[in-house]
Amino acid sequence: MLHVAEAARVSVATVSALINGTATVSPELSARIEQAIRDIGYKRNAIARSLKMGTTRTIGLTVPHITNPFFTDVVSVIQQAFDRAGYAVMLCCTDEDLNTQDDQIRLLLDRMVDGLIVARVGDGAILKRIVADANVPVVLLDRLCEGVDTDAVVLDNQRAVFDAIRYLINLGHRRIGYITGTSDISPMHDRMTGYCEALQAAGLPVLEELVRSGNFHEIDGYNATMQLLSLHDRPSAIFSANNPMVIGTMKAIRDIGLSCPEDISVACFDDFPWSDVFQPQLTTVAQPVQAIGEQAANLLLDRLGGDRDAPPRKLVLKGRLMIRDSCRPVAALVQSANA
Amino acid sequence: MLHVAEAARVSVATVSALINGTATVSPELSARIEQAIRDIGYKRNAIARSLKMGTTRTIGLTVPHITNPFFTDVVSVIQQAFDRAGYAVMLCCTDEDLNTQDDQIRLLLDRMVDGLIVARVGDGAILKRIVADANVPVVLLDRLCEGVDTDAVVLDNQRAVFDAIRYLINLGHRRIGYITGTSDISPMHDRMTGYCEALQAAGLPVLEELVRSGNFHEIDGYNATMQLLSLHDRPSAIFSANNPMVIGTMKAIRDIGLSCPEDISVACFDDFPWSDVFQPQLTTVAQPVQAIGEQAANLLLDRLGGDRDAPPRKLVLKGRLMIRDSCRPVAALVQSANA
DNA sequence: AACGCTAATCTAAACGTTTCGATCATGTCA
DNA sequence: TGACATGATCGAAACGTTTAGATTAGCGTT
Repeated sequence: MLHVAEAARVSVATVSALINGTATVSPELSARIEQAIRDIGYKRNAIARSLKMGTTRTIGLTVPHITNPFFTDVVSVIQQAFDRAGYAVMLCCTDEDLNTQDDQIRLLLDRMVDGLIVARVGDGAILKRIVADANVPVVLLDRLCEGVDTDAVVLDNQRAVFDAIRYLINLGHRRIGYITGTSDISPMHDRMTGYCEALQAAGLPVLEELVRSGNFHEIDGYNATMQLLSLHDRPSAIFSANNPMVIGTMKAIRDIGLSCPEDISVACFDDFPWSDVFQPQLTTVAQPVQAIGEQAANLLLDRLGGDRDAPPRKLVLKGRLMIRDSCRPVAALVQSANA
Repeated sequence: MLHVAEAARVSVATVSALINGTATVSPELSARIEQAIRDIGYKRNAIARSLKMGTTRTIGLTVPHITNPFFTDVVSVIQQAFDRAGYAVMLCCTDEDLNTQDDQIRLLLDRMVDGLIVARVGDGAILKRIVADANVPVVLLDRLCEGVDTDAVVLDNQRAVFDAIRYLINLGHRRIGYITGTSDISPMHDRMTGYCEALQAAGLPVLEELVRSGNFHEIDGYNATMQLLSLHDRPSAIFSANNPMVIGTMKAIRDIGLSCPEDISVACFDDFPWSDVFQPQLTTVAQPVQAIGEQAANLLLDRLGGDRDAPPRKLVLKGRLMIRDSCRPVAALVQSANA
């Protein structure tokens, strides 16, 4: 900028005024300055600007796994939304690891991001403190955090799973295996509650042997399913509360020599792009990823736009049961078993 | 930092020296300073540091679509690699749009990223100039760019497709439909070449009617497949040079009342996590995503680590044909048609 | 006692912006 | 003609660091 100012024989203040339109500058000087900018190929240094302005027009986004199709989609939507608004987004993946997440959030805060969207992992105690200390707006994504009273957008997980399990019960299933992630995050807890309530509503017992938990990865789903399938009286249906784990479920079913939906019904949380082109077409509960991403972005952009002190808004969206053909009535199962 | 210095009754220079370990400071003052840091909860401002140091420990990463599983995986690997190295990554998705990409690269450069990893879109002319102007190291990912002589990691696309098409030919296929993306990017060009060479090597003609191109999206694959399937003498196999488009291919096959692999064989570029759990298990050419991501990250980290003037390195990795069961010998097709 | 050496500390300038208040010319009004 | 508002421009301080070079104190040599 100094060079531009010299070349145009004006002060840096005038150059700044012209670039930002913060003051009127005469046509004559404008022309000279613009010429100099072109000659020199000047680009404003956003870092210096950030230092002075106290704002970086950058936000931080942390998710557990970008390869989980739910997060892939949401990240994509959020990225687009902020791109449109002229913000850059720094992406971090925590791999469901608490310490990693803390480090990453600190890294983002050090870099003075203007805001944060976080799908928290693990216990939220530290997150709570970090959020309190840093005075940047935070929106919680997908997962709530006890004691952190801030904007959030989540799914009505309990209801979504309730509907899915009820659907299975209506098909005649009585022993429904349930595979969950670690229960220290709100969606897993709520989904579990939905499972229990659906069973209870139908007068069915919640059996400990039918519930298995893993750490969100495919291998965990595989192991959990293996355990369920080796039960003396194995379940006639399995619901996986997490998408990557359902891949493990399908592989376990295949490896043990069974097939879905002929021998066992399967449903899971989170839809994915391939769900309706391959067999079996999986019955899933789909989250409104587009809306979730957009709402999260809007919540943050609103805060960034000024209204810092408005009470936190918590958006709860509805899931949608996508009934396809990975679940069969139990009658059909019995029939095929007799055949 | 000023506050810390005051509280510890030392100069800011001493505080800086202690924090960065750039000079020895007496145990006594160290203790006072550390105490003050804790009391105040001081965090170094990375923006101010960047301004002074001329480095942000942040890199920019632009890809066409994060929802394309190839890029999802690669982005994930790259993000992890830089995270380990203490770098933040700013992610941009260009949606295969040339102007978007230019804008985003400028945005990243304005923010003084230390380096850039770009899977370019469209014609590389502007990219070329931008890269020349900005003197940050750039590594090209997946797609080369004519005239831009810089580090790169790409696949041997030609060979990979050659192998896949030869496989189809060996199965007896003579009319092989080919669906490509827009041909202005190197992988699409090279893959097309691989297709042509495989045909020629087998003494088969390259028929224009069997080649369709689209803009990388599912809908494009759908339309292209519809056209191929409505041909008077329809192809017995279809190869899709891009992953999202193959979903469209499968949907089109289903919608037209055919099934794969019974009526038509399908193979495509890029593997995905579900490829071996659902039916038909798709035959794909898998890219070594882990290696690609890591190599790209290493290339850039090496430059960042100092060696700015070493000659550009271009890494060419090999694809791997994952033979599953979406392709059948033509004999079988004839047989089932007669049955 | 004067000297030089080392280690610890500090002062102050820089990095590239933004912005407040000052300056200065110009035109308007009484 | 003097007072004064207006509009354009500028000087300089500030944002929070890093760092070169200055300063100081302590200590061993001669």
